[in-house]
Amino acid sequence: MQMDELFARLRESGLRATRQRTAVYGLMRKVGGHHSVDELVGLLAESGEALSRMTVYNVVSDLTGAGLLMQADVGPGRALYEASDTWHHHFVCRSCGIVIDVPCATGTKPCLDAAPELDLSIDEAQVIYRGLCPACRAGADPFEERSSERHT
Amino acid sequence: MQMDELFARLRESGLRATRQRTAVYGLMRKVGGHHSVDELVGLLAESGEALSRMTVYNVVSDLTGAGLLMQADVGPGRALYEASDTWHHHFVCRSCGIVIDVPCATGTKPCLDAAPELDLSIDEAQVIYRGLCPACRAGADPFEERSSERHT
DNA sequence: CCGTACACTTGACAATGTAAAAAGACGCTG
DNA sequence: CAGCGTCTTTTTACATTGTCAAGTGTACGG
Repeated sequence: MQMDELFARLRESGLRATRQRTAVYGLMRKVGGHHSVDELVGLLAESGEALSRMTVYNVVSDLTGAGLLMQADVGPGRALYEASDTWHHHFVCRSCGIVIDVPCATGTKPCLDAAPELDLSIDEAQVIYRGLCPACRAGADPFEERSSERHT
Repeated sequence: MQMDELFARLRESGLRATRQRTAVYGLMRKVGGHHSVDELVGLLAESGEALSRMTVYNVVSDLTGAGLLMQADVGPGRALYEASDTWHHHFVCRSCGIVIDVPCATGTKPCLDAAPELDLSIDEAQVIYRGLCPACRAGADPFEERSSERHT
């Protein structure tokens, strides 16, 4: 995606097109995948954009509010962001923590409805699947060290 | 639920029936609802059981693993626990943060299946609905600005 | 009743997210 | 293109949540 297009998308969403926002959004479109805020800070630093942690929190919050990014809560204290074109869900491996995209039947949000008698205005339904990924199931010996890695 | 029954349930799950575990589980059965670890520490202190925060983390983790409690991740850094008899989901209000139970169609887990081609061993599918609760919708500003109001 | 394995406590620590205020930059307007 | 208002970024400090490790205590099988 060209710089001009990044600018345009931000402006269309009512956001000022700042260097920091285009850097974050451009990086997300380029590398893909799920990333925590700290990972983004690191990736941006490597690419020559040294942004403060607070700024990245602000930017991903703004971009998520504008619909340019998706936020996925895959566990306590584990919020991941990704550039989203289609709505989907996430599988989290209980053993290694890897996050895998799971397609959503409808592709739009909200994709599920709750009981109508509750009278809730639902704009989003996010599904978190938990279990074992193929790799962990194959090598599923319980003596394997517990991994705290933050896979993407 | 009687003390004897609490003991029995713990033993059946392969857990030692300690004073702390019966206290936590008994309290959860008694008061119901969703509670964070810190809330539990406070409630237990009021009822005369001064347990350390670490202990409560351990206990709820053990009880969740044994299937006696449910864990609900309703946001970054917001893990709630509740005594569960039937599997269900949760609605979280974007404005006030209230958590409301949403019945699950099947009542057992996993209640949803992901794409079979991904070859995942899913044992649980947790749905988080987000939107506005009736109270916040009623008192909400009707002018619905699409702004990214970070302040105010 | 004893011993051992499991559980609890304590204190420090890591990770994640938030608050407030000052400095800086975007972009509208003339 | 320059000025200015407003939004954005930065900095610093802090709150909250969850974890690690070592030592003490206790449940429960023998």
